Amino acid sequence: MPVITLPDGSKRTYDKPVTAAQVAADIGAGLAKAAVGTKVDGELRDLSTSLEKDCALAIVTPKKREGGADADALFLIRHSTAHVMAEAIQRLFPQAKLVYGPPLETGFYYDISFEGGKAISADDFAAIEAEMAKIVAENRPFTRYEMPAAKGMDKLKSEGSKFKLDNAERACEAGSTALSWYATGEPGKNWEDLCRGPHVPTTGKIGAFKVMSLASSYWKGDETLDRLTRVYGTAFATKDELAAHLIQLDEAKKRDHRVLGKQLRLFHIDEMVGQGLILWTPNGSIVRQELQNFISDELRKQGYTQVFTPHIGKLDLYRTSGHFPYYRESQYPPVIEHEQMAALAKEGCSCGELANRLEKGEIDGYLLKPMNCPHHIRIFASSPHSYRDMPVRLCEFGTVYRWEQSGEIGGMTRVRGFTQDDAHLFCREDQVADELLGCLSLVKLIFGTLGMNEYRVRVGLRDPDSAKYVGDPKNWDKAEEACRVAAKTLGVPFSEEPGEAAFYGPKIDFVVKDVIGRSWQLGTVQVDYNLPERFDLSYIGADNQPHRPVMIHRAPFGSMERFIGCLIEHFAGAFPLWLAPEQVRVMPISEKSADYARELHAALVAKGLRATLDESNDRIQGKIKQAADMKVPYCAVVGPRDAEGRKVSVRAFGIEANLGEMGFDAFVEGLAEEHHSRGQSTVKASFAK
RNA sequence: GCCACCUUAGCUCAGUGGUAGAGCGGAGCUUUCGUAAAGCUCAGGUCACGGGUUCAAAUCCCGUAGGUGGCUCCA
Repeated sequence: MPVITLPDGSKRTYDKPVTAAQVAADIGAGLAKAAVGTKVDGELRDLSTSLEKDCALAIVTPKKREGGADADALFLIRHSTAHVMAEAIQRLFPQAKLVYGPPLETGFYYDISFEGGKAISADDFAAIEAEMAKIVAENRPFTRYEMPAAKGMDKLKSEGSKFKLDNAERACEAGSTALSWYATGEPGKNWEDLCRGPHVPTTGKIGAFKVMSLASSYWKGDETLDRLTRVYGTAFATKDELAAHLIQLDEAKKRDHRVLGKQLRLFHIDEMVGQGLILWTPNGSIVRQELQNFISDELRKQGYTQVFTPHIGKLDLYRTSGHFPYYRESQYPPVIEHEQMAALAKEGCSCGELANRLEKGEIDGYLLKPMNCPHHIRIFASSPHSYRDMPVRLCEFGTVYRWEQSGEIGGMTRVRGFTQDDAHLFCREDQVADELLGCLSLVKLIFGTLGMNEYRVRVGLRDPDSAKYVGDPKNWDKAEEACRVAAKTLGVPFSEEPGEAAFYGPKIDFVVKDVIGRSWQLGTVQVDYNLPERFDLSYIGADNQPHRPVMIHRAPFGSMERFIGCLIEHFAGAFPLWLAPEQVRVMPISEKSADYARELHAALVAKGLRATLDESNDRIQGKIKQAADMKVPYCAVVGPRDAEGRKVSVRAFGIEANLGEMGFDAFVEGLAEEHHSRGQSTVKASFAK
């Protein structure tokens, strides 16, 4: 006698087990038709699920709610489309072996092994989609059937796919006592796949789909195992939603920092200079300098002191810190002095031998610095410190170099040379909590000022099974607890992630997504009990005895390169006035107003504004279009009318019409104020009143 | 590093074995104009680089570099 409780609280009682589909039909024919799945006591299930006991039931339909289509419905549709795509691919490429095909946030993929045979290419997408369309048109049911684990394993063994067998083994290890398959149609007759489900009831429920792209992957993510072809696709309940999604992807591409970086001439990456090495062009340099000024103002307020250190340091420094040789693969190889090089060449020393002797410490050399901390530590150690002087806060825009794998490098977000807005705080144990708070508030200030509210906070802890960390586990425990406590004070949700710590200590990271959905770590705050010990740092306490300081590493932007890459995308290239490389373009209507335009331009420049003057003989429409293409925040249009009344016609980027007229001095003062207040007041807003 | 795809003018892109194309941008001239491109003319290319096949290669094949999407990595 199952009693079914619906989301509105109403109850339905049945005298025998009933399927969710039947319940939907009892509620209404429309609902039954729209249904793609069900949620039983909060768990997503097939619509054909038999309900034998009392439960809370919700029927899942792809109906649009606020915030877009129902996530559960999309999950079911995409998971099911992955099956349809797999079936289509196996029809066209019988040698294809299926591995794993999950739904994703924006679609799905299926990993497929072609085992040495020719893998598919993008040219095959049309044929695959045509096959998929046939399967969808046939409107075949997704039919689930189960087998006890042992029997299911025998079936898989006889079918000979090590991938599916492995999936099943893992399911059993995780506690499954039965294995399930889904046939698109009739089991034994139609195509089927080992799968835990759930799925939409029939292939016809897949409204719109597209095969998107190809990539490669490794089986179980292990590069020593089989290389697989990963086929990405997406699916929606309707063609309109798919079309909207594709348009959105297209829009996202336009705000990609690599595209905008070229268009707005913000940075340049040059083949001749090297992969992953950013050349800051004049425009991008302005953005960077403004951000550096902004953070420097805050650092002065918070009691930091500025230092400068060189780009290289002796290997011994990094042996002491632990960077060398343990992270050798992620560094540029060491630099060796002339005389030593000559002596080694004379001896006929091989490269392998050289590497070996560098590692053993028999030969010294220099390393391009992978981090700033060792240099800052030596500055701290260069003078005695009293407990009264603590904390010592050393900051530097320090450029570091890391050997990233070539396939990983791209744009400004993953590079080989980058500048951290770095600082190292040397403090007493009792100061750690306050200092952490200060660091976190700095990161929040930056994100807040720039309006970047879409970030997540990650507390990176050590992976207990890994040997890559330095230091005493007791120190680690203390540091991890300090991070947890600090993160709680942030007032935003955070996740604890083992294995994400730095090698010397745990950290609190601020992570944002780029326009194509990839996550990047920006701001970071790290607690470190280990490096002070490795460098034997001390300060003199109130007891006149030496004590070990605690270090905090922090970089609120992370790196200038990555941060500005993300910032370009955040603003879609349309920077607020204070960051904009070109802040205002003065444009005379015709040559007749050229003198007045020059006077305005000169007045703006005299106020320290980045103003330009468009004296070309283009028409005003053309001048405005060109300024808009470069996303210049303000256009100051001046014609005879304005000259006569000593006024300026103001136009702001992103607003269709001109804002109106403003007095010459009021405009100049207003822009200066907008600039110096970093957007707290705006000329644009003064027109709204 | 691995797999797939891509590389044509400063930029965006056409060009499937037979003399290298367009739009924007640049230069010059005309126009002197009131809010998202006025008109005309001109310059600009070792088709990424290096080999090969062919009577003939931007186009087909091999290699290298760089880029893109993933994977792996990411102190």
